[in-house]
Amino acid sequence: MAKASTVYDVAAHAGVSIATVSRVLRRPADVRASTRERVLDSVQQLSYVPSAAARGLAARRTGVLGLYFPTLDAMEELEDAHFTQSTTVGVVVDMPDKGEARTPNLYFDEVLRGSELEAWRQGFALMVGVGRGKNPADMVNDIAGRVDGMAVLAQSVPTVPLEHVSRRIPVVLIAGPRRGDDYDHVSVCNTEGMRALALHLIERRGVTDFLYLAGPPDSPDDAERHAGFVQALIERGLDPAHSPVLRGGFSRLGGREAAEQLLVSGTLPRAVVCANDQMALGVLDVFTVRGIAVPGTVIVTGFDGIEAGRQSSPRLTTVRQPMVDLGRAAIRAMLSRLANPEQPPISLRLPVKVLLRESSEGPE
Amino acid sequence: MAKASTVYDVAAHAGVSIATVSRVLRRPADVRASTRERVLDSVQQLSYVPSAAARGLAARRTGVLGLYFPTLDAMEELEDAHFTQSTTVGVVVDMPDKGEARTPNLYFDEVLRGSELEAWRQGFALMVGVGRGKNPADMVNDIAGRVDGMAVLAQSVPTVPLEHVSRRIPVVLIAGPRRGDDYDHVSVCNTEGMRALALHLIERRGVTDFLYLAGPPDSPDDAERHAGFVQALIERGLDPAHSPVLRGGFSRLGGREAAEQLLVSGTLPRAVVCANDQMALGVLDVFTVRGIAVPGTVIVTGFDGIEAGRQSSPRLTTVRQPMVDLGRAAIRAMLSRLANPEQPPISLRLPVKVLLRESSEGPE
DNA sequence: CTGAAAGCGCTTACAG
DNA sequence: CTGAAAGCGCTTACAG
Repeated sequence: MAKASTVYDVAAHAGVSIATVSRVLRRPADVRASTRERVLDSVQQLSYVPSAAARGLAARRTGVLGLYFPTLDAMEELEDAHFTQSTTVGVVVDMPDKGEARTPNLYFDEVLRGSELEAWRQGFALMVGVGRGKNPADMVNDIAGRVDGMAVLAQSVPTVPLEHVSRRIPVVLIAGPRRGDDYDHVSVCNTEGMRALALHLIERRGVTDFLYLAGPPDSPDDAERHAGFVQALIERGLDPAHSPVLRGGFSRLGGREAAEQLLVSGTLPRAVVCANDQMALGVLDVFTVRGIAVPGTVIVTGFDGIEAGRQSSPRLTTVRQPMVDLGRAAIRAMLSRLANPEQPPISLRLPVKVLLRESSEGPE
Repeated sequence: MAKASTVYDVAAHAGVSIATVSRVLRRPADVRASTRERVLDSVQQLSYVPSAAARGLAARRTGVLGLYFPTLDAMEELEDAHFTQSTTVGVVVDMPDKGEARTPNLYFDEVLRGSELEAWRQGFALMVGVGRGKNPADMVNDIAGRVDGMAVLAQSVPTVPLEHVSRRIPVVLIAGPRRGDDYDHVSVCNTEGMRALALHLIERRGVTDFLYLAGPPDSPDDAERHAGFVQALIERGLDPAHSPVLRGGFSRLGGREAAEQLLVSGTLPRAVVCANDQMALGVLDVFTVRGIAVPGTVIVTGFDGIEAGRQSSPRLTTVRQPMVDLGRAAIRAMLSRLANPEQPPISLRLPVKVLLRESSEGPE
């Protein structure tokens, strides 16, 4: 790791100008084969790695795309605090049911994978920021200075810093509601998905009385899903007012608390429709322990399609969002905007899929 | 998104020199309060976002750290190909057991989280590259040009490009074996962990005949774990030659195939010790279907501590690696090297923890 | 506390 | 096909 070599070193070593070195790296076809070979050889010998900073400054594009997500979950849990043991190996009996799963944010993981996939595929690197510690405004600003465009989970960034940043680079909003007409936006068919699920329960499973378990009051996704639910009831002549709504904050714990509360109340609905999978799993946790048969006594459904819902027993009927596609679509929208800054705002709604599994389809 | 403003614009707007603008942003204390206010005001009004490229070039550091991981698993599965449906909602019956879990690489996810956590905490951004499409050499080179230092999953990058890159920036190897003395290196106590687990099985569970299910032949992690296993047998006077070894390639499918093969052979060992969790889960899959009692008839153990092993039934006894800590340690090693380039190579072994769960501790 | 000026390492018209 | 030269937007001694 001596002094890193530069175009100048390579040029001198190969006996050409720095312009030629640059061309060999960027448009090799424009350079005579013999010179190209010579330069490439020097690159190897000198272990030359081009500086992206210099490149980005000169070319006025960085080749990097950004992705910013807030931290919705307790990351502290991930810090492996208990690993501060000083011995090499510890042996412990690991009791079941020590709270939440350790992988809280599969949603983010999949969106990240999709973004990454698409970005690299299109020849861009991806810079990821997950909100934590610093405030969103600072982080977004920091990322914005480093990239050609960025995607942001809607609602994770206050309007002011978002506007600030969007004056410099294109910003794509992921999920949530559209924010005016100023941003490109990709999201999923929340309303339609929940409506389809509710219609299925009414038509095929003959459900007439529901409990709806909602997420946080400020979640636009939650609002859309609830709207779809209500819509289905109305379409089939059921009065939404007869289906109570509880809130579970999108967490597994919230789902458990709601289920306990329900049990205390004494009357069970035929189906508990949850606004996301985490809460539905929490409900299942409690029902399992209390010996309430699912779906025999109560049907339980979720929304999202996270992996844990495929491994629960009974497996969870849910509405699967195309999370990977969401990430990919965000990147594509960004690149499309970059290529054509003047095009009208993009607003994409990705299709969802109702997955019928044993938590709704089993024996009565 | 008009023309992005620069230091010059801000300087002119605030009536100061560009040096002062720079100072306000980097060392605010060095600037008189009134001037500072004025500049900050201009920054807001002009929506000024500093260019990281220019900054990186001038300051000779980018403030970004890199992380490169190969793709060990079938990412194609993640492409949501089935979502190319054109309708907004589809309803399908989702049958159980459609192969692998959709979240194959939790190991990477956790290392990533740890790296990210530590990087941002230390004031650095993180750039992530997951090998895919392009060849590792190109990706690593690309990332190297953009960062101040990078961490790489050992074995994921051939020696030549790794050396090339390490001549420019510090490289930290994650997991795997050390490569000479040239790189900083963080890994976990594979040998000690597997040894402790095997000792437990021998001493507390009275196991004397094992089947060892190994990973890929070229995996150094696998080799270390196997060494720990053999060591435990020898220490307790058991002949390792009496414990057959099968290979399962670290995949769930490989675990299933091995289990089938075992069943065909007709004789079951008292315990199947697997070199990772995925394979152990595959073994459990088959045993469950075939009605082989675990741990009654056969004990099954894994290694890694992935989430799925906490949700299987029976839950999987395993050796948990501190994956988040691994990521954090890699970043710390990198920063330490950056701060002190001449220090001797770092080689960290993080402790592991044997987690006893029902797949080994249940009723006989 | 503030400014003038050099320089970071590339890319990209523009000539030839 | 190749080179000379300007310029990208910052930071950082160096003066004052």
